[in-house]
Amino acid sequence: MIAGWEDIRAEVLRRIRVRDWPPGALIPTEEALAGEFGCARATVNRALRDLAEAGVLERRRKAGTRVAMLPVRKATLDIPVIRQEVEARGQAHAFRLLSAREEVPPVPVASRMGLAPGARLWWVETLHLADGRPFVHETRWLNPAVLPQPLPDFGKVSANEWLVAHVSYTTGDIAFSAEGADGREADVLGVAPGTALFITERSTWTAEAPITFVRLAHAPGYRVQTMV
Amino acid sequence: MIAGWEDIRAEVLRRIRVRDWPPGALIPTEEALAGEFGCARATVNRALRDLAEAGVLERRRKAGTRVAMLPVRKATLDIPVIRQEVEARGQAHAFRLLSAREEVPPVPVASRMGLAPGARLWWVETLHLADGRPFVHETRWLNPAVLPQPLPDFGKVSANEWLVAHVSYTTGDIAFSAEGADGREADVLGVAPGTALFITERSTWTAEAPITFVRLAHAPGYRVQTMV
DNA sequence: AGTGATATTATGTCTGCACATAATCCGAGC
DNA sequence: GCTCGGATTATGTGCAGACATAATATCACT
Repeated sequence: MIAGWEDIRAEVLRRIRVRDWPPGALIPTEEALAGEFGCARATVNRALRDLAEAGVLERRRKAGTRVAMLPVRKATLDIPVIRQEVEARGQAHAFRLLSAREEVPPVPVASRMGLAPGARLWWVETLHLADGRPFVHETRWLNPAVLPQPLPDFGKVSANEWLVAHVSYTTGDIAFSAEGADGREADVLGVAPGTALFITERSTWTAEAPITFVRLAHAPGYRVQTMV
Repeated sequence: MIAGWEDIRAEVLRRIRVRDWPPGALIPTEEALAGEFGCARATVNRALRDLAEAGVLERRRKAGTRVAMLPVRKATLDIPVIRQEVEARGQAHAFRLLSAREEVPPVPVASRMGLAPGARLWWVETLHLADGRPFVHETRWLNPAVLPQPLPDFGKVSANEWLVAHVSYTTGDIAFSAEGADGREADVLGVAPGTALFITERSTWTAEAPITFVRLAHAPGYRVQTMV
């Protein structure tokens, strides 16, 4: 019996799929499974922990392990740098800096970044191109107080890439939504105003201070896709 | 030094953040770190493996472990059942079955499901309501060949929930996009045609056969959000 | 019946060791 | 200089045993 932890995970998953162990059911203990599969408990633990992380199992000390009742499936998506995203489609990436200036952000942006109204930020507007055609319109607020100085020329270096290269790993959140193109977006992306656009909004933080808030308005046809 | 694997992970992450170990740098071997932290190699392995899964580190046998150059950040999002999603907002969930019949799917759907053109499927159209207001328009193709019979009355049980409860854990893929509302969607959701809608498309498979393909057209204002 | 201390139990984590595996390094041979 | 193949090495995985932790179960006592 060649039982690596992945084999055990597969077997457990199989039993769940064929409803040997239906949703909500308590499955045998790690010790019992280790006995059955003829391996160490640690190996079973590895397999079950992995399934629990994927949302298939729910584990609690002493209570045991049960099959998740409502499988809140977890999809993981990669958030690549825009250049990589374009190149992964086999297209050539380029970008144009449309504007960059110091400015006081509108109140909703300031509040979303957790800043007092009136704080001065950098505003950078970029259009990314795939094979010369508009791909995504990037509007970004940067907090100069927490960035390494001096800021580079964002006409030469994409703000997107400069940040991941020069600002250390951070936390943040991402939101996806759909909005009709406003006048500026329609103009820049070359679509009719009101056209449905896929919007990504991301804010990034160090431990304490906000670093950047970016809004990406993707050209029509853009999809975010992932396997589950 | 009370060093559990989470402490080690935190310390490694700290060193990356303060650029002790800048992007691309090779970090010490597991053995060296184990010596430094005064713990077993397995414990260091656990910590580093976790960071690698998160996309912060890249590990290769013999080559060693290095800090990811371009941090392809991985966001994980939960895909709950629609009822849970509505209730999580503190709203009351209800749904209305708009139509359910046997039908031959259009070619794009059949091909996306990997079925020969002409296969007969079930077509179910549902409107989900949050506090009585349109929330999402669900159009779903079901493959009766692989479903437990008899199919229930989808006017009483939401197809969404019946599937997660009665069809075992499966694989599939999800795609998000933005589209203008077509006539039917505009009508059902009570918006103007062409309004930007957030679209979720999901296909689900057993090991071999397609189970269902569903398209969710969300009412304006819908967002998918996640922390990174 | 209710309540609180205690025993029990399943998972969580760690150790120390071993061998497997993959990738690089490096030298022999051409 | 080049290629091929073996030595080296860092990570991947496994095992047996141990203790920690959290949650449940039980039982004595009020």
